Amino acid sequence: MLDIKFIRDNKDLIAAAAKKKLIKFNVEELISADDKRRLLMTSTEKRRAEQNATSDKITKAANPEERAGFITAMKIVKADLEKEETELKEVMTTWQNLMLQVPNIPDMSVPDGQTDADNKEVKVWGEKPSFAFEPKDHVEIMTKLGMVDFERGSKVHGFRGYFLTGDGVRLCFAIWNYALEFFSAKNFTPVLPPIVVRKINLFGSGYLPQGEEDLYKTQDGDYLAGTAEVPIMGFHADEVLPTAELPKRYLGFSPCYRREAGAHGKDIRGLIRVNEFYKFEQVILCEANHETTVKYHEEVNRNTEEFIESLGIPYHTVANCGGDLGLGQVKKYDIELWVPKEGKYREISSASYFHDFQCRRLNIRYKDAEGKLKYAYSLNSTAIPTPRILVSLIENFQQADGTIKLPAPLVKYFGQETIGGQSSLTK
RNA sequence: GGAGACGUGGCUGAGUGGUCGAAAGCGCCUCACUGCUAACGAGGUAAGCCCUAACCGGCUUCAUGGGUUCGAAUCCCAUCGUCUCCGCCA
Repeated sequence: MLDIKFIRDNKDLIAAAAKKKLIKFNVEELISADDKRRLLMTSTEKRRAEQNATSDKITKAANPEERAGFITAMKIVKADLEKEETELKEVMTTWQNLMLQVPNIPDMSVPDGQTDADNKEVKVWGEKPSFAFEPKDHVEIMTKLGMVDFERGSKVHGFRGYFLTGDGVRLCFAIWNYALEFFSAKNFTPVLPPIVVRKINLFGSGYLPQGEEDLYKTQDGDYLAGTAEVPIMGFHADEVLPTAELPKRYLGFSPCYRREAGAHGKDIRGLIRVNEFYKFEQVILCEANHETTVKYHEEVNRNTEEFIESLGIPYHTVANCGGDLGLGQVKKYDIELWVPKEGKYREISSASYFHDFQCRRLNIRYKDAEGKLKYAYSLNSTAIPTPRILVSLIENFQQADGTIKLPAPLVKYFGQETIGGQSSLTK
């Protein structure tokens, strides 16, 4: 959600934003609805003022006759008022609907483009492994090592179902423990949030009304969030935060549920695209300042890069193009890890900032130095998702004998250097 | 699942038809006091929208939406939310 005044003053920017983001939105329609809204508001307010004034006279009337006269006069005003208020209500409904569709303005540095194919590479790190043998994909390696069971996953869950088993589970726990320690050292407060959430939280964080079909829903009308960002953003909804407490830095960990409704037939093999997974997520609320939010945005993205670098997995970072940005996002970086068998990079992380787009919807405010209430700025980034990270991790570190050599930081948490072979814990 | 209570400003909390945007307290701000700080004292302090260069002014908001009324925080209905007790269950 944006400020209507800002929209009126910058309608060209909004139109350009919609165009850049490939979002269908007609600013003029909103402006004309707003013109109507203003006109009706002014006139109903005038009538109300009259009503209030007369009401006051009724209270202070000198005698019953005078009083009765005022009441009769008011009955007439009331009829007009009711008619106008009905009209105003209709206009307001249209107006609010349009307001929810206004795209946030992408940053100047966001590249033009239609799809993720147009994203701009901004960083490349690491050396892609060259194998002296024919590398296998993660499905084959993990299945052979008893780390995953897709067949029974489909039997139990259905399409995109999987079981992690044995060392697959131990490896996840090792990553989680390492991630918790790694990101905690960067001054985040860890949070285990509820992931079954009220609808309002999805509106607040910008996943609704547009993303309905990708969300699981309960019979009570609640939703399963696709990311811990949703409950964590809801955490401070309707609050006025003490300025001294900003920035708020949270590291969420939660299961994530995504229907992948628009992705039929896409990534049907393996752990790349699944309906439920686990994710550490960085969320920051900060003061309403562009430089500040950009600083944190670079930081959270860099945190994840550092984490990946510590594991030694080759990656690149892309600046997402306009067409690949969500309604509320100002700018987004994706980090993509090298997947040897596919011979391409696959997304592992997404870092975006929103200015006050989310906090306006969620009503998260703070008092600035002048004592004025302001909407906070929000930003978030994946810290690390499992099991998707396993795809690159395992494929990059596979050995000729079918075992997996773990990167150094994970050894401590996993308890051994290699998965598979003689010493394997897998049973 | 059954029964009940409740929803008021940044917070606590009073208010059962007009004098209520709302007592009181806390918090916060300013001033005074003090060697300094604290305490005490005096004053101030809701948000959003419209109008305005600004001041002034106007409107809305007591969970939300409807209704009754000339007039609603207050009465009625619905919805949402919170809490308590009983039952069931991890």
